[in-house]
Amino acid sequence: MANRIEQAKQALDALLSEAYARAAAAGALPAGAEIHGIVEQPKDAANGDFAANHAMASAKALRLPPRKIAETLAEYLRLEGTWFSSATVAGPGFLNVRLSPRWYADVLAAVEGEGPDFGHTDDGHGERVMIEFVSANPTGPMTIGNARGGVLGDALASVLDRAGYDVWREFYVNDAGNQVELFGQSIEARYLQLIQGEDAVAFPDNGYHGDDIRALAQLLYDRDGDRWVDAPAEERRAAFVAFGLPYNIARMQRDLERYRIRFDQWFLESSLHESGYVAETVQLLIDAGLTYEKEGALWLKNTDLGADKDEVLRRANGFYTYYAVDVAYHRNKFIERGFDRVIDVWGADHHGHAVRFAATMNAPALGLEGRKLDFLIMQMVRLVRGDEVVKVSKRTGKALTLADLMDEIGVDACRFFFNAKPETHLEFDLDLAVREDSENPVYYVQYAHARICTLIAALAETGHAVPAAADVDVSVLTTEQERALLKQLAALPEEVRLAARDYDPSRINRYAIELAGCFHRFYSACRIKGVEESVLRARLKLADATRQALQNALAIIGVTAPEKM
RNA sequence: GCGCCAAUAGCUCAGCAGGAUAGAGCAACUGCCUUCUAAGCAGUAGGCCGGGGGUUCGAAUCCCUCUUGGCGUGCCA
Repeated sequence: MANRIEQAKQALDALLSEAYARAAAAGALPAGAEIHGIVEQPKDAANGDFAANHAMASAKALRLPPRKIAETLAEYLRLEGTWFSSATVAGPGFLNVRLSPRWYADVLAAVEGEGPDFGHTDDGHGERVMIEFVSANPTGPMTIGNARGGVLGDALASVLDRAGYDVWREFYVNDAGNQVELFGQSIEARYLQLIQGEDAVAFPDNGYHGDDIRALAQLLYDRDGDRWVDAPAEERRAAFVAFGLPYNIARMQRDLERYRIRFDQWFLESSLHESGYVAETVQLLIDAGLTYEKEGALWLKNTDLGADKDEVLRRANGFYTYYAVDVAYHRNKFIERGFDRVIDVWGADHHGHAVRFAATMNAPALGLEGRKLDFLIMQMVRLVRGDEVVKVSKRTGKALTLADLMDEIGVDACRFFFNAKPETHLEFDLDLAVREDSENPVYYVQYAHARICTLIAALAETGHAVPAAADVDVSVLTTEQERALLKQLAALPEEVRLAARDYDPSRINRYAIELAGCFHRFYSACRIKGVEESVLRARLKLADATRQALQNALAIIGVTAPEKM
């Protein structure tokens, strides 16, 4: 663990407490109080590397003007041998502190020592977390919404993994229930239409209109001819589902593999039905007196649990609703498989469900006290083509698929683009996407990486290998570009920590862009080849550390780090 | 009606467990390739941070309210 930013903040906080203690002992400040405040990194480097607001935050308790407190603290602060070189009082009472070469040297040593693991923290303490994401219905191809949910879930999983959690990626396959029934009916209709003509066979009202359904029907016809025409409808549909579902699931697995997402488990909804787990779970709710019958259906008194409405658990036709199955599924995650925490990545069109579902999961009858169920609700992707809004619906079949997208703009750009802040609406412009080459920030980041790789190769040819951190004198790195790059390098573990805390993996995108920017500026301002030997070595080491950090950041978000462009 | 999310430069978005003059990319304009990759760098221009109240030494950030947009409020999932 080498979160040098966090460590520096804590170290400074402690040094300030010591300074206060000394000042109070000397009678320079009122004794008996606690000094507190926040250490942060100022936007403007002119205000120091770190700034502490302790003097302002403690002004009330000490009954003294902030500036007076700050000046006294600065006077009693002892920085010899620390990560800091100087402290000055500024503005309303900030203490602006500068980092010493020792800190910068520690950063390079940390990157070197941890290599591909640099960025890792142990905040998670090995807590077992399941992230369930994508979970697209196997009734059709994956959409652009799945493209977003996919990177978000996968990148979040990587972030949590790096933050020290024990992470499990899961895809929930809805291979049972109403939608599957409808799926069978849709294929059936297309199949019969192939043989008897489009007009001779009615298409189900809520059926899936996509071309993929026609394709499935065609495959079945190619395989079996018209032998299903006179078969009993139920048997026919069962056969079609038995063919279509595995076909679609295999396709999703291929697409997601290509999207660089690999799940630890593809959990089948049907397994919960077959094992009787759904019935068993519903029985728990019945036994707890949380249900009632109405018009032949079994209802859950969810309002008693704090929700705004009740839910149907079992329909009048005897089938369990998705709601009942979801309760069973989540009970399974916690009870049967023992996860400490579960995170569901859901689209905003499910947020109402999330709120009500959370209420249900709190029912003592389920025995889930102390277990943590979180939802990462991502807002919708708004698809536009220039000024025109493109409506997407699986039902009408006019969807741009994940596969189309990967064909058009590539996996790297796709993953980078869709890893945006979860809670904001994402506007995706198809016109832009097509010509999204040099404009895309992903290339800016990758270019920095490639630049470093060729630079290192070029220097190796002149006999300059990357030196060990111990053999580098960082005190020669004095330009603002070099300092800024070193500080940005050091921030990766802190970014991982925050991304994990906030469930916001897009922080890593922004980190990578910023790091690449720092490098490009450093590269323009500082030559490496042909300068004085100690400077050359220090800069080469800095470039190599940057390469490692870029590679690590890109790995977290699942984007490649090319050595040449 | 009720609930969740959002509103920041012409466009797409950062910044939000309060901090110093509000940032980036794209688009526009000006410069920089005989020296390590110009998919880059430096610079100019562009803003009542949706409106109004409140909390405080201090608010884009927290609270209330209004407006606008997205989504939800199924015996669909």
